Amino acid sequence: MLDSKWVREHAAEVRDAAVRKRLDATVVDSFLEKDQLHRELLLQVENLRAALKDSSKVLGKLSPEQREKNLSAQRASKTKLKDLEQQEQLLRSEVQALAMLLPMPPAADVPDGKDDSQNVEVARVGEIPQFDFQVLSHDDLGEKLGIIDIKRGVKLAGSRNYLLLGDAARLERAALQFALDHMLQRGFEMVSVPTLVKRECMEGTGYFPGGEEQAYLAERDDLALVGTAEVPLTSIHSGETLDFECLPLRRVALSPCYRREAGTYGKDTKGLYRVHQFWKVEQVVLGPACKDWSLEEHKIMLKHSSDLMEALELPYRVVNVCTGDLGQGQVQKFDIETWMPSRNAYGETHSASRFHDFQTRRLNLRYRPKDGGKPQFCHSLNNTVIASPRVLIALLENHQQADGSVRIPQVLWPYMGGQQVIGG
RNA sequence: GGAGAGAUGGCAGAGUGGCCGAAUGCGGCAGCUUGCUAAGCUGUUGAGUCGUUUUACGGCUCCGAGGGUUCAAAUCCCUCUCUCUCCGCCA
Repeated sequence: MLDSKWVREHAAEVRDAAVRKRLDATVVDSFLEKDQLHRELLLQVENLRAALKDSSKVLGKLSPEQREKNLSAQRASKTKLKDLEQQEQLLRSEVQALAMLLPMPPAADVPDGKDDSQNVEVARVGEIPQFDFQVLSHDDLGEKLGIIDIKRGVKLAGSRNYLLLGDAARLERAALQFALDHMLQRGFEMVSVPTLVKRECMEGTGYFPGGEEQAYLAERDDLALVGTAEVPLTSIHSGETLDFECLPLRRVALSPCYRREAGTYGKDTKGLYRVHQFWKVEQVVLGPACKDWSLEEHKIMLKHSSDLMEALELPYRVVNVCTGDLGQGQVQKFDIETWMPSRNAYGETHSASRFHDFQTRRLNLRYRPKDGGKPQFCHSLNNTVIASPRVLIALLENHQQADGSVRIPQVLWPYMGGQQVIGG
């Protein structure tokens, strides 16, 4: 959400943001129009209410006979006020609904573009492996080794479901635990979060309205299964005013993630790339309302994740996500894409986003500045640390060997009870 | 799931229809004091929003949330949420 006052003063900038992000730009003008009407009406309502309050106070001090005389006039204004109030309330909710759709302007160095094909590579790290044998995809490899069973996953839960067995299940657990330890070493606080959350959390983090189709809803209880731990992690302090001393708040959580993948019919149907349920370690940072701090923290968070990919000996690249591929609330986003031999391409494994106060304004999450003064909305950021099974694609495919076995990167050995190879 | 109690400012806690955005205490901040052991004294101290002549002033809203009664609600009524206590169930 944006500050309404700011939107009024920077209408052109917001319109431009909508155009660049390929979102509906007409909401900006609808918002401004309704907002103007609403403020005019609000002024009327408040003036009438003030007058009514004044005369009501006088009324209390009058003699009973005098009071009776004045009551009828009072009742008439009251009726008028109620009518105006009703209009004002309706208009207000319309303005609020429109405000929820306004786009956060992207940072200056976000490349313009229509979709992910126009993201701009900013770094490329690690050697793409050259194989002198027939390379297998992770699902073929997994089937041969008897550690991935997609057919039966589908039998149990429908398309885009899977089973990991034996060493694949262990490798997943090892990678997730390694990722958590990696972040603990970097000073993050580990949190265990709810993954079935209230609507406010989904709205507060920017997933609703608009993303309802992507979420599994527990409608009977009006709860939603989260698609990422970003949702609960960012929402923890909603409605609170934090002390300056506790910022920045750096937290990490491992959680299951659920995504309906509506509208992706026929896309990435093979293997474990796009599935309904997966595990993810997510980092979330809340800090002061300072653009420079935010920008710096964004880089650091990106480095935490790229360091992890290097430890796992995986080749990857970083892309500066273009405006058309940016979410409504994101100021800037860097994706890490990891090399996946079966795709003969880099595939997205991480997404690092910076929001300024877009989420925190929706969440009403503030802090009291160091020098006192009015509470300010925090800045929020998040990034993937690791997501599985997607990372298993890269691990299995990049580290496969001629004899059909897969080597396990050294950093994971301790998490695999010393095991160094799968199969073979 | 059943029964009961409760929800007021940073915290504690008073307030049962108009003089209440709200006593008092603690904490915070500012100043003074520094011969009675970091204490004493004085002052100050919520948020949101709208307007204007915009470092200021004024209006309106906010006493868990929503609705109702009334000229007037923290206060009366209804619904919901949450917390606590007891019982039941349970990994």
